[in-house]
Amino acid sequence: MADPGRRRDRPETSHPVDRMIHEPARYLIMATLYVVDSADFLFLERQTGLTKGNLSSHLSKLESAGYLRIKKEFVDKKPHTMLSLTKEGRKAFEAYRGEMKRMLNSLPG
Amino acid sequence: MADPGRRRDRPETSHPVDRMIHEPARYLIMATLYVVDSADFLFLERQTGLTKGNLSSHLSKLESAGYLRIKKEFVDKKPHTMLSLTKEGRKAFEAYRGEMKRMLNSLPG
DNA sequence: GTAAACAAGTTTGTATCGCAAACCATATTG
DNA sequence: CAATATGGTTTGCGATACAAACTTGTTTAC
Repeated sequence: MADPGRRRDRPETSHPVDRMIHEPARYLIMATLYVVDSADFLFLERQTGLTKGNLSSHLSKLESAGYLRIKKEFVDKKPHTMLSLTKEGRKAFEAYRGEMKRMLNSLPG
Repeated sequence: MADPGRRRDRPETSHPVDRMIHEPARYLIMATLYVVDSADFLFLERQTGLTKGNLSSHLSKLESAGYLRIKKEFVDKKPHTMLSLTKEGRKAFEAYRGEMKRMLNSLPG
């Protein structure tokens, strides 16, 4: 319960790194889409090595973040899912890479 | 319930990135200790901007991973905690930075 | 024609994580 | 002695990442 007399730690100073992209599986997805511009689910599955389940849920997250577009259609009576980065997604990806490079280079070695 | 007839996804191919270091708070801690060689708790608190609570738990994790040594002593009748990377921790940190740089540079831009 | 297998994903279960808040032990100060 | 400070550790909990299970429809075997 609240004890007004006690000192608190200050809240954590928010870290600049974009966690959405920092997650390696999602970085892989975004990096792939960044270069190919658009790809389907199965291509991404092979390229990233992710399982269908995890790929699916990461894609949904990237979509909620506004970083990617999911387009579902039927091809040969089978579901077919096409993915591509949004403009915002491309920008975020570039920003992430820039920050990471700065960070990694801000140390001798 | 096991259903032997059903196809399973293959297990996720393990990702090369060291999650222990990938976590930004821990990267910060390790980067600091990498350059100063040894520091106390309060110095790290100021340098990293982490709260005592989170700093404490990240330090414990780094210790369990074998990446850092925690030396507790009393100075002026007060607890004093000295931290430093182990040889293994330094190597892991260097390896992480190398892999990250490769990854970030393996894309045009 | 119907049972079994396949295809392309989605949903669920769960252990772990990262963070903030609460707590603790000792020391000092009013 | 009660309150406050110091230097941390522990607890509570919502969010996460992954694997396993499920779903919806299609094709193949018999």
